[in-house]
Amino acid sequence: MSGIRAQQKEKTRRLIINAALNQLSAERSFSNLSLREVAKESGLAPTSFYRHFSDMDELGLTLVDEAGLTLRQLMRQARQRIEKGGSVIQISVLTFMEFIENNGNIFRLLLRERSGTSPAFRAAVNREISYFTLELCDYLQQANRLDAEIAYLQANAAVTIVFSAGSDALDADSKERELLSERTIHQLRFIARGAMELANRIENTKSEQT
Amino acid sequence: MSGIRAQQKEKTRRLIINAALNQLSAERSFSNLSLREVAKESGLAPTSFYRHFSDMDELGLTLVDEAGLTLRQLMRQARQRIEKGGSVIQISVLTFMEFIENNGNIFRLLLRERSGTSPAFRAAVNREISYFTLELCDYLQQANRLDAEIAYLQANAAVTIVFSAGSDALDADSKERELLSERTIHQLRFIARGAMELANRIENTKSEQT
DNA sequence: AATTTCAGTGTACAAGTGTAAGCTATTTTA
DNA sequence: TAAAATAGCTTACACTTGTACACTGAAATT
Repeated sequence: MSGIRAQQKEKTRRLIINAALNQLSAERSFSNLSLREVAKESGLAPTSFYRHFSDMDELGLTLVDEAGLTLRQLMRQARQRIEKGGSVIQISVLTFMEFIENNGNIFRLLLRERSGTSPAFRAAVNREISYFTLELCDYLQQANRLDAEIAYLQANAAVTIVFSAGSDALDADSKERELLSERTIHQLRFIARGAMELANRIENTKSEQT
Repeated sequence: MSGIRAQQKEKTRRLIINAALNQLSAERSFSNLSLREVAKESGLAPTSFYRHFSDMDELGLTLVDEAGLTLRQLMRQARQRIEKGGSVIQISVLTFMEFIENNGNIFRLLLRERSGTSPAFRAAVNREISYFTLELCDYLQQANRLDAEIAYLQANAAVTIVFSAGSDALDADSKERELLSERTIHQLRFIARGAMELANRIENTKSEQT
């Protein structure tokens, strides 16, 4: 049971996935990619596509998973850098901007499908982003000893701001990206500062009550 | 020169625009709308479309302008409500959520085309959003006597947060929307508070120097 | 009143789409 | 070793798409 067949199958499956990823660009979204084009780019006959995915939708969801994986790698990378010291916010933004530069098309996929026409796609992307948010939430809760709800609100706002900046970065040149990064860092500081302030106020209210 | 002809032409132009708007939905984006479908919905022969728009792109850009108009109406409405007293943040979020409920498809258009495949569309949407942001920026600068850069950062962050909440609201039921609104209000308070704090700090640094 | 302009029509075509059906060669199973 | 399973192929079909072309009748211009 060496599985020489299953092995080959997995190989061409990857071929299809990579073909699709390669066709994605600023001018080309997944939804205006046709089954035939993907098959051709993979060096396959159109109908062979069905041996691996029942649908373009199924391929698309696979790509979103793939993108989520890349996103989690990004987080790991950021965490490693942070452990070596430095401003958490600055390093996070820097790392994210690097990610955009290297994985623009994957990020575009997430951005586009998040507001796309398929409920399944939207749900899949939101799931990936919520993993991202919850990890940050845990970190904030632990590092800053924040109330759970406040930590969530901060994490959610921060992710929103960073993703939006990432979206803007896609159409920006390196000069503009620099400015964008600076501004994003400032905005994240607003949020962090505001969250701390309001968390303390609640704390004080509580102790006054006792 | 009564223009009975020009009048009729304008009429069917509106017919086309409305037909397109009517076909937009959660499951149907502008980009997967065909010229023929729009023509059919307008009660026109496919080729008659060209008498009014050279392209589906041209129609699309018109729709984005239309959406921008609606957005500015929204701002006016919010301003009126605010003048009658109440929390600025709360009223703004409330008004925006109402907008989403009544103009979901127009908002979807903006969301989708902002990350779409056409540079012209992306630019058009960003232009509309930047009007929105700059108006808020002016308001903040005047009402809170903030530094111009800080006011811009706050306005930009606020708009990002609100749009993102709007995007989530599109897939939410009324119960979830309530929660979403509350959270958004909190997040906007974080940002406002943080912006004030950091603005003051800069102010203090300046007076220490003198 | 004669001429020009033009919004809207119908027909036609080439190109692209998803996918059904059946075949082949090779691996896997019995 | 014989039989079954299956990844990939070719052919075929019914649709949809954008748009070129020629035409018509009514409005606008002269």
